[in-house]
Amino acid sequence: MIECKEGAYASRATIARLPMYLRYLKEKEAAGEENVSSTLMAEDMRLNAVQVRKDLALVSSVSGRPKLGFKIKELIFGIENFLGFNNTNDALLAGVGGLGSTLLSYEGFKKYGLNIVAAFDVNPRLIGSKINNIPVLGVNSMGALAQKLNVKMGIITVPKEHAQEIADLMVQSGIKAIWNFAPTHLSLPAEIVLKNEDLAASLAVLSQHIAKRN
Amino acid sequence: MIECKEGAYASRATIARLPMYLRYLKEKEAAGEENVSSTLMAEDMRLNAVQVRKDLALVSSVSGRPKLGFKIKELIFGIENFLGFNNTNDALLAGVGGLGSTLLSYEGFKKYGLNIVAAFDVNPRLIGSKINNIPVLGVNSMGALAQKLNVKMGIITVPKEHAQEIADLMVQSGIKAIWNFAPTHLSLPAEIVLKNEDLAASLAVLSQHIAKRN
DNA sequence: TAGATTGTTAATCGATTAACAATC
DNA sequence: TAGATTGTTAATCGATTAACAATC
Repeated sequence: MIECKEGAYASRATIARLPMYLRYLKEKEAAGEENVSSTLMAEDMRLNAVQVRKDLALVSSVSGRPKLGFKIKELIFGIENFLGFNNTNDALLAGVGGLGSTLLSYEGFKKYGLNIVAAFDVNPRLIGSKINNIPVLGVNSMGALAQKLNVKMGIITVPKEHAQEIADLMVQSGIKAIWNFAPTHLSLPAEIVLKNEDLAASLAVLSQHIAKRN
Repeated sequence: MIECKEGAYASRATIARLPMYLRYLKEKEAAGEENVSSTLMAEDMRLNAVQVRKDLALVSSVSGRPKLGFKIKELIFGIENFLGFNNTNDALLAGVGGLGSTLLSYEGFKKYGLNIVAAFDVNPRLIGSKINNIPVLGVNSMGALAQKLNVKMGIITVPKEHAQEIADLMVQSGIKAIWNFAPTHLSLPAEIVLKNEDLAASLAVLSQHIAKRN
């Protein structure tokens, strides 16, 4: 499924860096540049040049040329293709509060291949409305909709008190991967992929850095 | 500054896990439990038990007892103390749009030691108002305020087109650590700590997981 | 050609995990 | 005591970086 060079495979760390490369390359492209060297990319993004080259080698069949570097357009095509940003990923979102509606309104996701097909909430005032053209439905219709549309990804933005029950409901509905924005621990079957968007963890790393400096 | 056992130091990975432990332990405490074993913690959080024990050993001077495990209250105290959640970190935020105002309204941050003292925007309608009791000011007053209050952390939630100029302004204002929510690459002096809250990267990792399954 | 850059191999670094004696 | 659990040492795993020949 994933196009990758014979034998080799892209590590989690590499995959996480690819969107950064993509953004960087698109900026360069917009600025009218045609080629870029791994050396320059590394310098601008504070990475190691060999790491950049290794990542690029895994992802695209494009090879760079000594002295010139890589063709920006080819790299962009290769990375987008690898990440599957062409075939968008359908997802549903539960919890249309502050963060939830911000995510629903965020157009940027489409660029990264995420397509939120429906949102769910318990508030009767919200149910039946649309945000950014995405319908808000009652949670009890989640199962039917997820199965009908064969959605595999769920985004949780409900208050943390309800995160576990929503997660359970998602699993029952056939969701295979959960992106959890609620600041709480979720217990899930081992086969479900869970990604915690943990602001507390990021903050902890950042404040430790500052503390160490002083 | 950072209390840590002689010689040893907590790695970035460990620090990022600590808030998760903290949440887990507080849930246990709220449920009336007094002790918890590293084995159970690991099982519930899908981690390795040895890893949990190593992390806890680095962070707190509490030692567990065979057969009983660790005292939950002592662990909570130890972790909070280590992370410095007692002495809150002041921060300023730039960009009072959807995400920005969501973050300003998010009470949860205080628990994790983050204290947003002021927000900045260019929209005259917002300037002078307050969100969650935090004043919204014009960007041109950032420098004076940051220096007066000696703020060291900045949060960027402006549209990506303006992220670089706001980052530059923050650096000029004496900010030492930047938490960037704008989906763009920032060029900063090497001594500035930068943490990108990169939703695209998280999404990429998640969708690769799903793609691989199929 | 001379010099910059690529791509690969080997070394290093850091974090996780396995094994196990010590402890309550 | 027997059994569960801790804490440490050593092995493994994975990712990053250094070194360098090949290439344009």
